[in-house]
Amino acid sequence: MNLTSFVKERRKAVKLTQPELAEKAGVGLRFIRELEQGKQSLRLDKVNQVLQLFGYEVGAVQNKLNQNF
Amino acid sequence: MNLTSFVKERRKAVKLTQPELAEKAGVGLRFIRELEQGKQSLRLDKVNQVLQLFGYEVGAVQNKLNQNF
DNA sequence: TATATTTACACCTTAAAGGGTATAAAAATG
DNA sequence: CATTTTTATACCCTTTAAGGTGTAAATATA
Repeated sequence: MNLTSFVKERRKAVKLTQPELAEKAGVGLRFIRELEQGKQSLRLDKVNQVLQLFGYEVGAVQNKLNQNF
Repeated sequence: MNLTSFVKERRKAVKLTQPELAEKAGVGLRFIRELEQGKQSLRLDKVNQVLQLFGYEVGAVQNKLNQNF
């Protein structure tokens, strides 16, 4: 589950629009859109502001792909 | 397991110095230091560059604390 | 379909992240 | 202990994320 689909699905599950989620999270509307569209270079603290609404936070999760160590 | 201790522990586990990890990950030395010191406003893509070395990536993880939905 | 709502894209400005370098402090090693 | 290695802090500069606003496209609803 990547961040993009996580936020999109959770937001719809609680029936919020992007502007409503933005306001509740205390971030800009543009940020929510970029987050749901998979922009890679977002700021960690802003992402956390959104995830916290759903009882989540950013963390390290395992990755199927190549492992250098 | 937060990102801060995750990176610090993994780095030491594979016996890399901060400059070495920075170079391998393709980020600046300053970034590694701020990451290991818990700076909240780092960029997601840079964090992922580091986590990928260990076979991890940034994702949403559950949070014991308050849940608004 | 028409209409309303929601989402996406573009422009500009501001604030700050990230990098490089230099220096200092701390930790490890002999 | 003295010396080396590693980590932390500070400065300046460049790049860019984030927000606001406006407009267009897409989606939902009547």
